[in-house]
This record gives sequence, C-alpha cells and structure tokens, in this order.
Amino acid sequence: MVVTRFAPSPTGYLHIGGLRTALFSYLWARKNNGKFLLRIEDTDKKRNSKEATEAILKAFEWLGLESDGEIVYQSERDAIYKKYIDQLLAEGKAYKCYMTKEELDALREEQMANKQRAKYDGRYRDFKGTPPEGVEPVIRIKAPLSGEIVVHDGVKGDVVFQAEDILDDFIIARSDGSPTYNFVVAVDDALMGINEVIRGDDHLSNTPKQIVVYEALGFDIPNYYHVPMIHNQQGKKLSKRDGATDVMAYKEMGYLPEALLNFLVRLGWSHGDQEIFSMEEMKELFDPKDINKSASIYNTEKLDWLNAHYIKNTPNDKIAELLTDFGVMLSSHDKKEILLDALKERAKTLKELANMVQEIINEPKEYDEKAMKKAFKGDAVKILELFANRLEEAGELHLPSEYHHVMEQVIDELGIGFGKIGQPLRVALLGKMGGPGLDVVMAVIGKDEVLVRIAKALVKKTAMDLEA
RNA sequence: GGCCCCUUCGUCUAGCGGUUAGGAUCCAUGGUUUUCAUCCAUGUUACAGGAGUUCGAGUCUCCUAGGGGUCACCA
Repeated sequence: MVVTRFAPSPTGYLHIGGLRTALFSYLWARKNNGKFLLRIEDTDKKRNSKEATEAILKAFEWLGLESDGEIVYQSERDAIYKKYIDQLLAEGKAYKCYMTKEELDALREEQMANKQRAKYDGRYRDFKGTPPEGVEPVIRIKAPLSGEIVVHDGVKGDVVFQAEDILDDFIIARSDGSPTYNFVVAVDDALMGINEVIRGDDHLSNTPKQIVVYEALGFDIPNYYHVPMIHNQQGKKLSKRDGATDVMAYKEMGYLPEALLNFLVRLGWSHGDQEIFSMEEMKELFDPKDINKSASIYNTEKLDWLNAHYIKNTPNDKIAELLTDFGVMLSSHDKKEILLDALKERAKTLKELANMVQEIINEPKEYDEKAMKKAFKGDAVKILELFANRLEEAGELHLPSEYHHVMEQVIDELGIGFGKIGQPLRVALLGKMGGPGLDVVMAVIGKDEVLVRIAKALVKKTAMDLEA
C-alpha cells in the first residue's frame, strides 16, 4: 500500500509551496487507494504555535484535502525518540559527545579559516576516558565517513553523494535530550509506515543524513520524490515574505478551491496538454513520474483564468452561497438565476462577482461623466422618456425577453438603431458604460426601479446641462 | 566556498534521435455583442552557449555560462 505524508512545521500559515507538495502527496495516496497521513513537526517550542497548526488544518478543510488516521504530533513522541536513541547508544551506533558549543564554534572557525569544510572532527567517536565535568553531552550518530550514498529519486534520478563531502557524525539529540530534525523525520516516517516521500527538493541534501538513520535503525528506506521549488519573480525560493502565499488569502480574494488546486497541480506537473483537471481526474491521472525537474516561477495569471472557468461552471445555488462571504445575500432573490447566469461569465473572482451584483442591485452612486456626455447626445432624453412611457403602459414584466420586447417597440416606433436607446439607458441604469445585457438588468431590478433610475438620470442630465 | 540540482515562447508546459518545435496563459488584431466581459478566429514570441556521438540532436555525452538549493545543539 502506498502511504504518503505531509509534515509541516507549524510556524505560520500554510503557504502555496507547502500546499502543492501536500496536494501531490494526497493525490498519489488517493490514486493508489493508499493513505495520506498528516504529521505536525512541532518540536521547536519557541517557534511553533497552536494557532499555526489550526490555520494549516483550516486550509486543508477549505480545500477538501482529507488526511487519514490520527494526526501525529511530534511533540507528543519524546518517549519514542528516546527509545531509539538509547537503542543506537546501546548498539554503539551513536555516542555521547562532550564538546561544548564554544569548542564547536572554535573548530568551525578554524576550518573556515583554512578554507576547509566545517565538519565535526569525531573526537568523541571512540572516546573511552572520563568525560569532562559539567558538560551535558549531545548524542551523535556514527555516520559512514567514506563511500557513496545514493538517493534513488523518482524525479531527479539517482543522486550520488560522497560521504566524505557531506557527512560527519551529526547530532541526533541536543544536550537537553531533545532529538533533532533529521533523526525524527526518519524515525517517524519509518514508524508511520511511509513508503513514498514527496517533498520539496530543498530536502534533497538532507536525505543522505536521513538514510544514515534508516540504516542505523534497520528500517526500509522509502521511495523519494523531490519536487522542484516554486520561485518568486526574483527567481528565489518562494517564502512567506513574498506576499499572497497564504493559502487562505486566496479564499478571501475570491478564488475557488477547485481553481487553486487545478492551478497548483499544473505547477511542476503535467499530463500532456491537459489544463483543466477536476479533483476526480487529478486523483486518477496524477503520477509523480510526470513531475518536472526544474523550478517554476510563481505567477498567478493562469490562476485567474482557471478561477473564471470554475466560476462559470459552478451552479448558481452554490455561487449564491459562496457570495455570502462577500456580503451579498442572494439566496432568496427571485431573479437569482437570471442575474448569476449573466454575471458569472464575466467575473474572475467571487469578489469581483460580488461587486458586479452590488452594482446592479443598488442604484448608481454616481454617473460617469464621459459616459453621460457620450450617451446623452442627440435625442437620448426623448428616447428615454418614450421608453419610460411604454414601460409604464406595458403591464407586468418579468423576463428579460419581455423588457427586450419593449425596447424593440421603441426602436421600431422611432426608426432608430439599438445603440440609440441602449447607451443612454445603460448609463441611466448603471451609471456607466459596460456591464451585462440591459434586459437582464431590468428584469433583475424590476420595472419600478427601472423607472426610478431613468427619472434620476434625467434629473442629473438636466443639472449637467445647466452647469455647462 | 564545498556538495547537489536545474536550463524549450514573458509565464506554466508538451516533446522521450527524424515535428513547419505543439498546447495553455498573457499580449495584439479581427469577428460576435446596444456596451463591457464571455466566446470564436488569427497573430507575435522559445530549445542558454560550445564541442562531440550520429546519416540525423531540444532529445545522448562532455565542457562553459547562468540560476537555484543546501551546508546549525532550525525544521
């Protein structure tokens, strides 16, 4: 069975890069009817917070990424780590090192001065004497100091490291007894049964260390897939300072989960020329062998396009429900269907859509001057007055087609083109040029409101003429 | 600096030795529309450079350049 995981450290919100690796891991588990586990790496008490953990969980919930089984918290697993550290100590695969931090720093400085690689010198590796007084030791693992370590990576291929270049007896437990990252990751992944590790390629150079731990403990090494970074516009690793990397910020900006997920799945992964993927398709088609090797630059142009696509294809009831987050209450509006059918084709985000709804439902706060001047040339006033009359005579009107009919009536009567009535009417109703079909607008706001808005616009027109 | 990874249109990418180097987005133009948007059509733009291997190289090898990542008692 395929078991994958996402293992964030809760130092802040869930960001785009983390979400993408989480998505990849999730999809791969689902495709194989496996498990997708969540582990919170909260061993650094100074930097972690409960709020951050909750923020990550909330983002997962918004996006519909469900993890399997209990969430594992590293902070609750000290006893487990201690057991394995003691085991390594007992087997002579790890040892206590009494070098102080100061001594270590001094060694490092000396090595740097000699242009050597900073590397622990192994002075306590085979230490048999009496340990110095008053020094709490760290625990170091005996790492191979020569030979090759090969990471078999499903994305990058076999990556060969020379032990002497990159390894030393690295610390697996600090002087206060707490275990370090590369140790706990390996232990937890092994104990949780994770056999497919999909993570950012910034971890590629940690992998040999984790393999050392696996081997010391006799665990099976998982398959690795190191996915390339997402870069910012400057070409550097995307970080929290880059802005708009908080996943939940996309919810507030009016993006749909489907769009964000579709956008992210295509960043660094592809399936031929296909651009649109439903969640079902992603689960069916995702395969880490199709992950590309090179980093991609974060650019949301395509996200807008995808979001517009998904808005168009979301049922109106659902859209109406989502719009409540943006201050628009449409659920009981009797012309909801007509309005949303017309508007959802034109919005890139729910936020934009909400604004468009407001601009129709509420009468214009102001009239665009240029539009007024342009639209009210010639006989516009007379045309509008006639239209208002015909509208009043028309009796009950409901459908856009019925309003359209009245407009046609006026056109025929006066022998004019559609534009002659359309332009001034548009400005009268909406205060500007642009926007959805006027028949739709009128059907949504109703006849009385149409007449009110025409009257107001005519007053405004008169006022403008007086000023001029 | 050591080690590791990467390099196809501005951006996301297809390509897996033989293609007029494809798609998407963006941008531009045209059509549709009373307007704007949608939609449709058309167009501009790419194999980092250099050597090899081969009848033939974006695809394989090497070198160079550029970019990135990583080197903690952080994760």
